[in-house]
Amino acid sequence: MKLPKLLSLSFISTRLSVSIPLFFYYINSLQAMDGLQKLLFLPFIRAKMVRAPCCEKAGLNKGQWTPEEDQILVSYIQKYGHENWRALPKEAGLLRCGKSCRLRWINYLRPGIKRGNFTKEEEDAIISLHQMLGNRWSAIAMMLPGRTDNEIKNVWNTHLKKRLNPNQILPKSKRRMQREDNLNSIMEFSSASASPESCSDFSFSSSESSNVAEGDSHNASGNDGVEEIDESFWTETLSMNGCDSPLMVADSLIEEDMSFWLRIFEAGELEGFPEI
DNA sequence: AAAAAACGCAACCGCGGAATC
DNA sequence: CGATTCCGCGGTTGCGTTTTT
Repeated sequence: MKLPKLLSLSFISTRLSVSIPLFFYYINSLQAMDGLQKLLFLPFIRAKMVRAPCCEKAGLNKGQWTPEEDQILVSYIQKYGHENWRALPKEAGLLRCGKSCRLRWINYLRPGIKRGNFTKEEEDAIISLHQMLGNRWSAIAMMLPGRTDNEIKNVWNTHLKKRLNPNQILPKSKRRMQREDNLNSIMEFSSASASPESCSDFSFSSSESSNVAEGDSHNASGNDGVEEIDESFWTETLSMNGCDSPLMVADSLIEEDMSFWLRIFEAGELEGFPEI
């Protein structure tokens, strides 16, 4: 004979395990719990208290922004600013996650964004800066007023990289095929390795695996041997060298190319070169 | 003219660091 | 001091558009 679901042990225990700790939690009597109670209930309470995902997937819009959404976001930020991205969409009445709002504002809606094609000068500046900084797009974007890191990253990946080294770049679809092939090889290798020990050296993160699969010789930070340098060092040193605006930096860079940077390095070696 | 391939860009995702509790 | 939360960054993907076959 089948018991009604409400009377089943699993149903009751599930409900109790969640509702009892939550009861203690919600009436704010956690401190009144004795050691055994805490021991028993804290894991459940913690499980309920864990950080919610960035977008509670249900009910939030994804994909392209509509003009109406743009308008709401812009007028809200103009009125109240963006102190708290996470709270912003709720307060503004947008069905978006905070991250999505931030990205839309930073990359598209904020004042001063330069639209349209990159000039030859801008492209040259990106190439030179990339030689120095590697894939630190936000640092590069600081040197190019009106351009966003995302835009620069896109230009680099779609145009400039090819221009510099056309032979190494495969068409996107072929890259994907190659990546899938390589990932399949990895999966086959992993499943063939029976013991956990033998697999332990073969745990790829998604980005690592795609780098490997694409035959990308860049290291993890994408800097190709360029050492990490604190951003504040650049800001200070550039202003020391009489470049008080990012545009001047870019201009100097184009005019004087590497010799400009060599001078900065030399100056940086003398004092205040940051610890790595 | 139609299908396939390539391109370009906006947006998403996951991670790491800083701030706060 | 550890746990939690938030933000920003870089890598990656999805998809509309353009070009090629």
